[in-house]
Amino acid sequence: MDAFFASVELLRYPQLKGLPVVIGGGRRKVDELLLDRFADRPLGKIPVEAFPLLKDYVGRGVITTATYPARQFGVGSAMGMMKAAKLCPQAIVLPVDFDEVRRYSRTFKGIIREIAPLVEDRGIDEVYIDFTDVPGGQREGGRVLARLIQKSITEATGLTCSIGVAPNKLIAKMASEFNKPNGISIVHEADVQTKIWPLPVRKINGIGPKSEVKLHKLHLHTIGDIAAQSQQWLIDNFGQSYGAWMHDAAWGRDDRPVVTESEPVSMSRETTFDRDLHAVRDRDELGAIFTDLCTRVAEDLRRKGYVGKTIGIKLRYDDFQIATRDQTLEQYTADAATIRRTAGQCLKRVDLGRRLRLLGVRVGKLARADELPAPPPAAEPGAAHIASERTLDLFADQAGTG
DNA sequence: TCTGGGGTCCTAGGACCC
DNA sequence: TCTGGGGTCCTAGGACCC
Repeated sequence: MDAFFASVELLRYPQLKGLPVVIGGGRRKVDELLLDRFADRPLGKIPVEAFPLLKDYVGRGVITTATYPARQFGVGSAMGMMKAAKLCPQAIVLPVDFDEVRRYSRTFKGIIREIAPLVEDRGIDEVYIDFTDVPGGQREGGRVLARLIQKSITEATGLTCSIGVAPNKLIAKMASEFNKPNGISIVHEADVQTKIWPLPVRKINGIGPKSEVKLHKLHLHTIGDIAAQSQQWLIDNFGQSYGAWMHDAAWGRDDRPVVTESEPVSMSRETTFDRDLHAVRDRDELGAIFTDLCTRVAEDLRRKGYVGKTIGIKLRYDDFQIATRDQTLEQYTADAATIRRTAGQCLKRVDLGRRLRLLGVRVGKLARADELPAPPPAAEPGAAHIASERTLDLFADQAGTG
């Protein structure tokens, strides 16, 4: 989907079309910001001057999506709000409305599945589609079907998307970026040398910032540069697995199937504080946040029908260093108090003397709640036992999960 | 006043079992 | 008395993706 989060907002606020708009960062719903003053008007009639500007933004957020006019100023995804404000202070800033975005996500995926049922979910705004056996899927190299999908999505939602058609997922992903927005690009196996090799290494899905730096140090800048190396040389420099994969990727080789179903591996909740907190000085505040994270993970598990066995915590210190600890239980759980107690024990194993920026709680080793092997014999729950462990908690538990 | 939140997968060492 | 492997699970960290 093209600039998905921003495009969804523009459907509500068409008066912002053509303007630099960035989505992200904020915790307040925009309706609260605007509707107080313009309660008597429909959303589309709220004057442009009433929208909050990036230059007035205060906080630690990053940009989730920028409209194409905003991108002209060098503003883009994952950029800190404060940095973006310097590049484009006049941009309008709106918070993410996850419920609304999820609704449109379900809608566009549903439309695609009606046309071509083999769809792999790749997050909220992206899918892989296997055209191979769809009637008409091969016409004009897939262009006819791609156009049909685009037209169907736009008619139903007003949103646009870009589609790459190729013999495998790796190339299709790169092709999808060739003609944004609202574009279609078809790349054949024989086009790899001319269309893929000139691209920077970072365009390969799987080569991130770290590998890019390392490749640059080895004087490899384009995908063609990688393809020109022997597989053994890449293995020597990047390890057996990653090196061999990198060689294949540079040559456009990828035999991964389109996977239509998958089970979640973990569920987590984390939050970055408005200001750095200290385990002792901000004990009560941290304790309340900690309990809230555990409660929300437990809710997520129950709502989706899962239980988990490994409970973990994640800290980010003020210097951005990350520490994780986890502990595997004997029994599966989706219980907030059990998660809170176990996560509390994990907390005892990290350095809490430093200022904290982020706290997270994770539950892994998931199983479907209705497919558990056999419910273990109920050991005495023992309120006294739980209470004694709770007294060991490092964070005072103001909200009370007991 | 740089730098979100929710994920997956991989690696590597150590415990433990056979 | 000295010295084995293979396999699995757990844990911590890190790269990467949307």
